[in-house]
Amino acid sequence: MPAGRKRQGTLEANRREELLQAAARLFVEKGFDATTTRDIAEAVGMRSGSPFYHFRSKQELLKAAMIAGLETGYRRLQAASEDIVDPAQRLRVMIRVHLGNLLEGDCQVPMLLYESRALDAAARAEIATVTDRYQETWQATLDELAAIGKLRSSAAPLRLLLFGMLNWSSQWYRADGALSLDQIAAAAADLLLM
Amino acid sequence: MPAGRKRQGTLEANRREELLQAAARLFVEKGFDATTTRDIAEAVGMRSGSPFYHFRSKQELLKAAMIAGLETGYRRLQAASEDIVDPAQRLRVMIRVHLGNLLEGDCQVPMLLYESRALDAAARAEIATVTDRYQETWQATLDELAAIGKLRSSAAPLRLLLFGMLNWSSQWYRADGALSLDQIAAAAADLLLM
DNA sequence: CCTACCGATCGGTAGG
DNA sequence: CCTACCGATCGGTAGG
Repeated sequence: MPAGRKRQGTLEANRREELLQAAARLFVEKGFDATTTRDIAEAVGMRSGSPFYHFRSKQELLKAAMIAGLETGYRRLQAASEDIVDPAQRLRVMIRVHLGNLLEGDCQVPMLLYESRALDAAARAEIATVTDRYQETWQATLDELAAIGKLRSSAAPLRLLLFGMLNWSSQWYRADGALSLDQIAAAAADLLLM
Repeated sequence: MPAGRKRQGTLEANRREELLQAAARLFVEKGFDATTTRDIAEAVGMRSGSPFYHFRSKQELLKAAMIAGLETGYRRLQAASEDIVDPAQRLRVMIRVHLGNLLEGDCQVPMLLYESRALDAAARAEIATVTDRYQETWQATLDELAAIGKLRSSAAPLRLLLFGMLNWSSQWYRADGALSLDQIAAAAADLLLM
């Protein structure tokens, strides 16, 4: 019964997806250790043991949530920026998209990265593969800007200082606050570009 | 027997201090939840129940470690900067001292702040008192620089973007890496000042 | 995916 | 500050 099996597979994939999203949200909110697998199960209406039908361990859940979130963020970044020819304009868009990845939606992908220390070396290596690709996209645009003298500083760690500015905003940004993401993005871009 | 009592008091204060430092280091390294009170006891050569002779709870230990670390950092900042008349030079020194607070020594004060979510509202308010004082010192110097047109951006959240650049460095800085704290400090200052 | 459960660990306490 | 301990919680599993 292929149709039945297929529908079942879809349902299972959906439950898996629900678990990932609930886990991501809770891990960001309370931290990996303070979130119990029972919290996650309850968030999707399961019993305490059931998440382990979908994931081998709590660490597996974290790893999968990180990778899924990072890949979504990467796709958004590429889709929004790859057709922009002017590197300065492209950087502005990338900054805005990154702030969205960070602060819009309910996952806050890059903040999940703080929880990497809960994972073993093998899992961390898997995640590094995805984050490296994200970083390379940024470095390419920054290099392009440096080559035409449009960056105010050519210091080696410029990308890292930029990510710091942006990622730290999750510590203080409030959706109902005085500053919009557009304003924060513009302020950060103005600091870098000349 | 005042002399005896005094010596005893000093010993007790020393043990307390040892606990605070061990706790701070472990909380930064492994996170609050992943650090057990047994880890902390063992780090100072005590038995599992003994930290509770000095601190009512694990949360009390975290709170006290945060406040002690923040006050040390604040004293360093003031001592290094208060006599510098030129605000641009003062900002450069403050940035360097802040990086030291963050990355030298074994406590990494500002990173402890991530663990605030483990505390209740009352404890968070106590800590806010100390961090606010730290922030005000920075805001005063930034205002001074803005007034004489020496900042490249007058965006409202400039202080927050700056803290982001600096604090994020704890995610990637390595003492044996290619970049020294002096170089990072200079790169950050160059981005802000004109 | 649920029921029922286990072994381990953990924060904290009593009593000295 | 130690010994001895408790109650609760947690990640994970067996068996269906």
